[in-house]
Amino acid sequence: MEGSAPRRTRIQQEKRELILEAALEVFSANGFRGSTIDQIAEAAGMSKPNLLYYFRRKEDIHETLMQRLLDTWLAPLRELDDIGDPLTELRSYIRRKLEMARDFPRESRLFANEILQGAPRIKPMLEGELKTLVDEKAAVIKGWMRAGKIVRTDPWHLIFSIWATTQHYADFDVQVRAVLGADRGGNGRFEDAARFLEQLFLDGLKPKG
Amino acid sequence: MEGSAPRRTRIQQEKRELILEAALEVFSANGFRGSTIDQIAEAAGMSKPNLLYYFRRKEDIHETLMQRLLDTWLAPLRELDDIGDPLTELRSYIRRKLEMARDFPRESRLFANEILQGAPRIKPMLEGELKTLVDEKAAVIKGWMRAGKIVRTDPWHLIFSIWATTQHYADFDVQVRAVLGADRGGNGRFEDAARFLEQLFLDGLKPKG
DNA sequence: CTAACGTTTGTCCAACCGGTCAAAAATTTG
DNA sequence: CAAATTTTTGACCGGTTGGACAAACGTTAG
Repeated sequence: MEGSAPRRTRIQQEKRELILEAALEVFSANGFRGSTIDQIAEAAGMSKPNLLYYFRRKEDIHETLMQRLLDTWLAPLRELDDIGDPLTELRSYIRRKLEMARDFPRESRLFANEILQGAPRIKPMLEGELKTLVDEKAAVIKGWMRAGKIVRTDPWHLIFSIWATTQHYADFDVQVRAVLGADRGGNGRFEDAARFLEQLFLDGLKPKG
Repeated sequence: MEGSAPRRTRIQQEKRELILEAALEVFSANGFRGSTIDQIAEAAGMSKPNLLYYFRRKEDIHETLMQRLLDTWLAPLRELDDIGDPLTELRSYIRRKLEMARDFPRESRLFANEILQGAPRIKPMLEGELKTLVDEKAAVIKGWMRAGKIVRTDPWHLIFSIWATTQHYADFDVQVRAVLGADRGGNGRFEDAARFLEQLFLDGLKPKG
């Protein structure tokens, strides 16, 4: 039985990867409408008609890119598990998300761009798959709260705040680097951010006793 | 002595306002490159050449919009003051920022769009005016830390985290509403967010004792 | 070799888009 | 009123963009 994905030659596989890599670069920097097929083709080292041989429409590239993105993008949350110690679990979720902001900033920006424009292409997924996943994990977190392992609060907004604070370092990177300046804006900023976020989420700002 | 702003008739004032309002709507929803002069003109209820009579180029609209935005956008941070109680000051800064996300989501998205694309038009302002302001306020916060009023941590990343968590509710509004669902995604979400953020920033997640 | 198949490219097109321009319409001024 | 000035519009233009297409090129199998 053949899967739903069309069978492809080795060259097609490779060229499609090349195009997707180039498109990620271009789309994440300029947005969908701000990017041209020519730009992507040039970044992929081929002619425009050649690119259109592998992807019939500009939208197809974006769609493929978005589908792949979502899987890897939600992986850290999927890993959030009921097994270990709650605070440790949350701490490592934050760390994983921050690492993704550091290692895959283009993916983060591509996603941010899509949401900013009202998520025209992935709204169904947000209301379906994403909501289901978040509700599921919110239930896990609620369990931790009932068990007194973490403070009682709103699990959904907790997840939002983790997304916001970590993705900020990818999406608003220019601003972060501008404000930190040349000396503190180097690669150390992610370690500083990790330390800060750990402290914020665990203990907040109020001094003890 | 005449100011640097050109003198304008009453009609010019009004029409320019009309255009800027329409442009805010269109730009914040589609980004700069994703927006056309025709869209803005239609939203402002006038013809394209008529619009171009008031703003010679598309970029001029965006630039004017951006200049106005920045003043109001940074107002809450400017108000952060050394006078009152530190924790109260921070709490009301967070509240003000969240209110801006609620009341001016288009402005937030316009700004986010600009930063996401690498801030091509406002980078100098980020490295100049913004950095100066943030450094100044970071010094104030450091003073609070030295006085033991709030816990010792990185003031810059603290400010980033406040920006990120509050603006998230404007910039990622579609996602927030999708995940919360019809029942909890109503107007109450901002109050829920306010309660959550207050708790997070003050006490963190670790249970007492 | 050659037929079949997969890949690449030059050329072209229609739609769109930012911006111009001259002339008409409306408004203000005297 | 009429002249002067401001505002509005239809028509147009050059450049860009997404995409089509047929022909050329390369590769592989018989």
